[in-house]
Amino acid sequence: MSWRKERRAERGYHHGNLKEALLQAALGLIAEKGAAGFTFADAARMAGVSAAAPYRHFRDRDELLSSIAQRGFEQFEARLTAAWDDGRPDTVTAFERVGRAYLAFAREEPAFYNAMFESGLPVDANPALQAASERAFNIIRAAAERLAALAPPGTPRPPAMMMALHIWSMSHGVASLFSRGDAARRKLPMSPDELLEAEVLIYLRGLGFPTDRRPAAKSAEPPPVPPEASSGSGVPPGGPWGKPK
Amino acid sequence: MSWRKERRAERGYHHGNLKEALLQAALGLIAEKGAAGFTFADAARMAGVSAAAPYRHFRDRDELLSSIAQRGFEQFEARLTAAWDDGRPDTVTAFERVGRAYLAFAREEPAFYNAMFESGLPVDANPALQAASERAFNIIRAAAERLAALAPPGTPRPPAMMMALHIWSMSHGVASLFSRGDAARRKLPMSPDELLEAEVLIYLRGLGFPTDRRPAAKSAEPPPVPPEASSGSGVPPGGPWGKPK
DNA sequence: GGCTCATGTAAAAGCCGTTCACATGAGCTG
DNA sequence: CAGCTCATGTGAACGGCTTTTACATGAGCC
Repeated sequence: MSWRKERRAERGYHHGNLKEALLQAALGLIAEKGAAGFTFADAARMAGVSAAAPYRHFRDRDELLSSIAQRGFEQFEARLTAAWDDGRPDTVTAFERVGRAYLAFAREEPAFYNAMFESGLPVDANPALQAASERAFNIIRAAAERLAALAPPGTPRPPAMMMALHIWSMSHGVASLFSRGDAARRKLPMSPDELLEAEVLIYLRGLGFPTDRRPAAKSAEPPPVPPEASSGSGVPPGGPWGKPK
Repeated sequence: MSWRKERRAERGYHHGNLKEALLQAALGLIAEKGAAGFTFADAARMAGVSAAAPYRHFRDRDELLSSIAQRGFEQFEARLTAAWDDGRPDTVTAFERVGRAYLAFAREEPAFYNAMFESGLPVDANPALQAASERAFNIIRAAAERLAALAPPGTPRPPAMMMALHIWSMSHGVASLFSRGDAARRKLPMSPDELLEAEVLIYLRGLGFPTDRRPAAKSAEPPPVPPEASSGSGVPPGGPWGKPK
């Protein structure tokens, strides 16, 4: 390992770490100008190499984009996994934390999110990419599975896969429409996080899950799910949408 | 009006209808290759003019894209309006029809949808575009308003704006993730339409709206909303997700 | 020390967006 | 109908991007 040339102000003929440098440069460029505006040549320039050099590491511009998306899905999976925390302290709380993690990722990693969901690259054309995407979705799926198992007795048990797809679509919808770029400037009555939280809570209630602790004004809904379902999930009094002033 | 030259096989120096021809050409190209892949030069070629000609009608490529998005929002609004049909025959049925119209538009007008939601053009930078987008959203908003007014007594009335945003995010999420391009090839347990319908129904139920006619197994939920809320909205027996086999 | 191969470069071809000076001819004006 | 004018289209040119090709460099290995 002789590449302490990184420390040298001027690098020699060989870069020594070009692949990684290109990925980082691209990440920055995408965050700035979007996947559409990002150019291969710019990334090369930023890394201080000629325009042809990147082709030693990526077949073409799309493969660089795919690599970033791939990395993005991996980080995404990691963050969802951490948020889920295997359902602690209780399933509903953890479930909502996953939703917030989705939004947080979209907000905090705009470049990854862009490459993953907005770059228009064909995810299913790349098996590795598709697998990474699937692994991320499986976190939501697993969480939904656990949640479905807690469905109140007496009601038909919702299919976990469907729940997972529903939650995914809500998260993705809110993130795409309200939590990114220009769309974020739309004047909303509440933050994207609050919006999604309320949406998920209402949805879960629609499935029969008790989602708050206020004595419900309408019907007898015993809390039959033993240590669960009565969580610190922070539902404000007045329902999932604050006070109806 | 002297432009019956359209009938002439060869047009003369002047096209006579270039602006419209360019819009149509672009629409076709975007449907084929996405807004990112669409090129100004290609549209010109397809219209049979030089590469510089389009600049007599659009400031640049982005303005052409904006024009298409604008037209898209107008058609979108028209379709949502028709689907809503002023809440006939009943609010819930009409509401769900709006959701399906959202998906149908995404499916049947991929070029418009792409320009509107996936091209990455700054909607709020163009006042006309933003206004058109707002008008489309206002259909959903109006529908939510009507729906909110029907909230069962005894429950806190949900803010209509929030409901509208929720429905929008669900529709957009399902359309983006499952109803377009490659993502549509994901293996789903149900069609995007069914997925969205179930999602909306569960959500509405979470708000306290009675969404089907089966004698509920759990609580006394009188149908207090006079001629409404018990609609032909086609909820299959077994809840919004078919039979839990 | 010398070989070799991964890694980088320069140059070139082909495309695109955009601009500019110039051409054309449709419609008005008299 | 003659002639003018201005919207609309053309061709050439500039710079930038992607990608390929032939060639240069030097790091690691014998």
